[in-house]
Amino acid sequence: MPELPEVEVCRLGISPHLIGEKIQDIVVRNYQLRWPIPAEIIQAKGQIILAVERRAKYLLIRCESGTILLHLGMSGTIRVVNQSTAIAKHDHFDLVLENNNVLRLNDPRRFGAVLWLDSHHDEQGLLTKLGPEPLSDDFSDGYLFQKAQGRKVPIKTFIMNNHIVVGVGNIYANEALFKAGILPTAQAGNINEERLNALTHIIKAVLAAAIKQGGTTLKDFTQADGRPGYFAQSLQVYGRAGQACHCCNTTLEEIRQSNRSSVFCPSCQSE
DNA sequence: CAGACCTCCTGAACGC
DNA sequence: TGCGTTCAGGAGGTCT
Repeated sequence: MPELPEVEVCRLGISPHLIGEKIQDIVVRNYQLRWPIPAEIIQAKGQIILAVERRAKYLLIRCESGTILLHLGMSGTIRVVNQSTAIAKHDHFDLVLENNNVLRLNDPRRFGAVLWLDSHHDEQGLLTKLGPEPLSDDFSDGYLFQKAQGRKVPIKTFIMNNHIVVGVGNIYANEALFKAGILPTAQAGNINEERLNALTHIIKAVLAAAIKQGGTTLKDFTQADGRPGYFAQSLQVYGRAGQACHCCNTTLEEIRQSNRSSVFCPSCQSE
């Protein structure tokens, strides 16, 4: 389950292996991902990779005449391996480079995506409706409060909505709300500006810390699976339903919201 | 527009 | 041991 920090660490890890390299070949072993991989992906062949960017949880491999968009979905991983590395189960997609390296996508659940974006296959539909990056200055004091006015949705659903802010997955939503002392069920529009500003800063801090931790595993990125992020940090509530709150010892409770599990402390968190 | 719900998929965990 | 069942969840799509 790559969250935004994992995707950013992935970007940092693969970038130096890709930038400036020419794409020698494209290998698709299974077209059936979240969306079918478009035949137009072949247009990337022969192109130089100019940059590797990230928007929300999308990786954007910028080429001369278009962009390869990658999404890891729930279970995707990307590795830079030598061309002679054996194919494993669920290795659906390869970007073969002229330097003998291969960018290889493995995704058991196939919630991930590989798309080709150019002037004919635009990225407008997919990327322009997204809210601000959580670590950018566009996501700062006043923003959540302004957006929340009149909104009755639970705050947890609200911060997981990509139109509001991108990159906040279920795990970090649970953790951030715990740290902010806000119940996941609280109506977004009922929360005062001060508390929403605090939540904003907590979201930034939690994501930034995870990226920083993940960065320490970068040196082995082409070898090991470099699985950083939330595994490395101690989770306060996620996956701890029925156990004692680390803060006040109250038993943590679990409910379902929008078909996602929410875990919270009924004592530390309030409306 | 806002909000609820659905859908894709496989592996892990569990029950008998 | 080996089935069957349940669950997890990113995010676009569909409906009311």
